[in-house]
Amino acid sequence: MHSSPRTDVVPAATPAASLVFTTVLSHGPLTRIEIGRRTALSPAAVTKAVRPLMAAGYLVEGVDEEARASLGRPANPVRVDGGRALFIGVKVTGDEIIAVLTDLCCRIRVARHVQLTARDPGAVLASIGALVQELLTEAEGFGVQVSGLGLAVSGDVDRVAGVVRYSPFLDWRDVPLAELAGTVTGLPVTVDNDVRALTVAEQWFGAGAGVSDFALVTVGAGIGCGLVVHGRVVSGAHGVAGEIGHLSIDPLGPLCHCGNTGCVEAIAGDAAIIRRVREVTGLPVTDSARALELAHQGDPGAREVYARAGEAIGRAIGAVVNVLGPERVIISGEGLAAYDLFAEHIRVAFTASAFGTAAQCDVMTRPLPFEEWARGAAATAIQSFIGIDT
Amino acid sequence: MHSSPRTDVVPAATPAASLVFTTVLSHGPLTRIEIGRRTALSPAAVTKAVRPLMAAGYLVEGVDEEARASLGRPANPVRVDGGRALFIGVKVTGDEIIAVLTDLCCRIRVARHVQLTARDPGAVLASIGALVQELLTEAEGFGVQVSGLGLAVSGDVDRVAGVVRYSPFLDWRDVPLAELAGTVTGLPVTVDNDVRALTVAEQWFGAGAGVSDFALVTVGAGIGCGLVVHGRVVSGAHGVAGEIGHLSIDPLGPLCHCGNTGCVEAIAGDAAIIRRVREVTGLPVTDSARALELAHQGDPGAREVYARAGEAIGRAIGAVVNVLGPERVIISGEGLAAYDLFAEHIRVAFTASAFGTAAQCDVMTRPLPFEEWARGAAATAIQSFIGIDT
DNA sequence: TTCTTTCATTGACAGCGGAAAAGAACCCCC
DNA sequence: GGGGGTTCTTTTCCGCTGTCAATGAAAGAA
Repeated sequence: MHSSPRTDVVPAATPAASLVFTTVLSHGPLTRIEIGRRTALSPAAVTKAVRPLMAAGYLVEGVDEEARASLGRPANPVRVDGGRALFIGVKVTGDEIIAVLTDLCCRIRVARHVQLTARDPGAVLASIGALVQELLTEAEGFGVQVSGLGLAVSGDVDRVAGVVRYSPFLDWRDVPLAELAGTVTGLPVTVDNDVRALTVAEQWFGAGAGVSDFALVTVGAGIGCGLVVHGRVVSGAHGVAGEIGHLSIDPLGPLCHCGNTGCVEAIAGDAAIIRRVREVTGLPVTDSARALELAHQGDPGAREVYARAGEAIGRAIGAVVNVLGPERVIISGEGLAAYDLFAEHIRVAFTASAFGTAAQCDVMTRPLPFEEWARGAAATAIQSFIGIDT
Repeated sequence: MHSSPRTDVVPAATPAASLVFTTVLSHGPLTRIEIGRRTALSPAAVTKAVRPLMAAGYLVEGVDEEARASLGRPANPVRVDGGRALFIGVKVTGDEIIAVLTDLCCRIRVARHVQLTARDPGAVLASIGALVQELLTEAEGFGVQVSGLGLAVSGDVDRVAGVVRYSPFLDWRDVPLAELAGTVTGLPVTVDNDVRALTVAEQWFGAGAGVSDFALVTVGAGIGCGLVVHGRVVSGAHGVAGEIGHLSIDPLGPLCHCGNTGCVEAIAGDAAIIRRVREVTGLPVTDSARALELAHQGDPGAREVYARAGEAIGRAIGAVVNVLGPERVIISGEGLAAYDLFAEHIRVAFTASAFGTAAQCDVMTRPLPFEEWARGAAATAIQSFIGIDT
């Protein structure tokens, strides 16, 4: 059973409607007055923007019965009806594809993943197609159609063009992924860089909601960073931004695959940690779990490795904070499993390297379930659905 | 003779008018069609925006007689009449005040500077007042009134509030400079951080015109950086941004006054270079000119100091480029006098540290006359005059 | 019951910007 | 030298958006 390409009703026709919708989407149930306050729109404009959105079923009158505090006519909060539309988000890594089915509020309904055997665009596309088909079938159970597909790929991705310019892990160059996936799945497709996609999810549905300047640092196989400046995700003039994994922290540090020395990733990336733990302990450590275990068991050598990794991450965050002065830094990623091991070192290194009032920046952590990357992809699809291009 | 505070006609009432005006201001004479193309406005809208601006004398029909190339009705380019309004820009350093009188196109008409004997707000304000008065007298000769005063101060400055939160060089805290200077001079006052002010000038009237993402690196006593992202100057959530002088490049590097080690400024700042040249050569070098002279004479030790400084700057630029992926980096500052000594090292270090396509970033230099900082202040005053707050 | 308070909506209205067509100013060419 | 072609500019009309001010609605308080 194939779903054919169709154009759903775009909820937000006017700028005001778009603004209202995204505000409600990010900040839970809100009264119309409150929406007006936050968007700097008049109450009348809010009413007029809300009506068609409610008529189309995207917004519903809230059931927020409790907060009955003061005098006057009771407020009638409005919220997004998550069940009104579904989206599929797919994260493509070098050896796995993770897909989630989310609702309009980007809550995950179903998650799936499959191993990837080949990395050429054809094979990957086939896997994506199969996985999406599965989720489309699942979606039928909800009685709502799927309104968009988001794909997250690491590397240099041109979201507007829908093209993967260059992905080192997949060894792709100039693959028109959006178009290809569109013909395979029959869905409107949005393609974006994985870190940026995750940043979008955080900006709209996470710890970045309502914050106009923040950084999202991902710790794992690589060390990445998504940036939001002036309320917008930074893409970089050449498609690359937030590459803190290749900030060179120490001229005498280990050689990085990028050719430089002392890169953060060459100190704090998964592979670097594993290799270094092996060197230090002399044990045949081959995966993060084992390295982590050793450190948790108290092996001083392993602990030292994590300490140095924490220091490197802390200094990288310091660099970002010195350059951009964000309001908040969110640390996330699979590497967070080792957070207890390097938290203090991150903090110390960050505090030492942050200059002046920039150090007031709020540094926090967020757990990152493995489907979260795919959820980020879904968030980009939701953006496109609402009519936000960048 | 005191000029009393007055509200001049704000040229740009509507967003479209503001857009048109700033476009013409930055990009010389433009035909209406071209303005429409650049602003994504319809020709009709351009005409309607231009008319009142011409009526008020801010725009004039260009005299661009030559470029008569093709068929059809000849184009009638429009440009800003610089002589329509004057502005004063003042840069306050620890020991000097530089002031310029500029026209609406931010061309310098008169420049003055005085030494500063005391740094307390009262004394500085008196000097500013005297200098502004001088320039106001000069301005009478042009037959146009001065429409705004811009003040540039290093440190943490809250432009919107007009308050200098903290300036280390002046040892000021929470000085409401805009208000104070307003009462002294009777002019509308804009206060901003010096690097940001310079960045504004570059964005509107310099190498940043038309570039939505760029960085301006200033090399001199300190190493600073102004950033423009998404077409807007970055201020940082806590008033601090672009602090690349305190990126730590080398854990084993020299101690910096900020308490950290291996800061760019501790390697490539004027004071650091002078001290290091003295150490290396054993000569009693006390100023930049002498250090520069030694290096230019071929002293290997001194040359090595500049080489290391260049490397530090190049790596700092690499960090900025990796984090933000700007389209262009403009290197400027008094330290550019030594550019021949470290240009190659900057280039090499930058190329090595920039990751992926970010390295495509266009790195260029711009001379920085001593009045340029004050011109930046004038540019902020022009912004305020037009009705742009941030 | 009536008043007060707060939230929400309505209808009139101003104004911005767009589409399309007309006007204007040149060159070219027959 | 008068069309014809081309390009820039303006005009006219019109839709649409968001504001203003007044009205309506839903409570608790007096």
